[in-house]
Amino acid sequence: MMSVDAQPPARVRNAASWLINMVSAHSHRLVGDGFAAAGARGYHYRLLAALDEYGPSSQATLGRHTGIDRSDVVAALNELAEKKLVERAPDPSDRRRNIITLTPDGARHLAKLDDVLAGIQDDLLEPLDPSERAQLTALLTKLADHHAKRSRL
Amino acid sequence: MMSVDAQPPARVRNAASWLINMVSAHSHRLVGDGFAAAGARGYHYRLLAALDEYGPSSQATLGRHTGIDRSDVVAALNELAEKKLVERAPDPSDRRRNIITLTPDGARHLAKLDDVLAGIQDDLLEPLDPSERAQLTALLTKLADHHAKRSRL
DNA sequence: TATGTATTGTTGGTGACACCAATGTTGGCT
DNA sequence: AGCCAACATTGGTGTCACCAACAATACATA
Repeated sequence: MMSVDAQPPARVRNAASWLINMVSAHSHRLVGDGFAAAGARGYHYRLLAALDEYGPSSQATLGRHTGIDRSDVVAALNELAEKKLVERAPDPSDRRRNIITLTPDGARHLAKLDDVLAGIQDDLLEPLDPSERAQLTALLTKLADHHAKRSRL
Repeated sequence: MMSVDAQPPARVRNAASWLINMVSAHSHRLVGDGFAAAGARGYHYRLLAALDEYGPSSQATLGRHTGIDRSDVVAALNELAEKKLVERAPDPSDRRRNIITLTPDGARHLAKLDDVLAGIQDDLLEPLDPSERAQLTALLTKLADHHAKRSRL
């Protein structure tokens, strides 16, 4: 039994799909653990980073920049505001909006999370030499750009 | 201060970490949608694939092969068994164990999911030419292998 | 033989991420 | 005015991942 059968068993993984999911899962775990150790989670980082990059924004704008649903933005900002990492103020020029501002504490926290992420990146890419890392980054950028364009339709 | 501040705004994404997460999220969404359309989810595919690759197994073994927690294996197998894609039988030689077997229907379903996955892969890798796809696969394989080895400690 | 340890299946609970529907308020347009 | 779009918020759903506890069974060894 199993004479020649031992050949097609590993067909299971459709290469890229499976690989991306494996690496993704690993990266996801590393990031989750790292952020948890820093008392944060992915949504927090994304929001803080968007605030740092684009400056004070409304919650809806933050949602668009981070790809986080409006409702989830509310919850995450509640948590960030409670820790004084972010400030919520009504927009005088449009009373529907809240203007969210990064506090100095928030900026410091973001810097810490950046460090965490850098460490994770090293861990994740450990088996790759610099040239390979550049290759991977280039390929992933291509995919990410393509996906971003498509999702903007 | 901060005059030259306009430079480091896009520093936000620590390249690979961020990119992998973006691509991973996109892939995750595609896979989730694709599986949902086929009336399945990730756990189902993983379990069916493991059964196909390793043959009839106990639930604990399935969990180890797929990286799914024992408790989640139970739930997913309940769903698969209800759809007759899998059979649960007590192991006579060890009354703690259940032996899970892939049914012909299950094998057919797995084949369908493999097709779904292949389609997703094409969609995901659309912007890459064959040589680039090979590169990406090679790099991801390196990462996945490295991770697999590490998690086996 | 008895006792302790490990494994197995199972139940139940938690958290993160992603998404959707409904609501009330406000802005803008015609 | 009236209508429609955008905003913040609440609450709910589903998937993935993980953990703790339990009873039953197997195994080792004292």
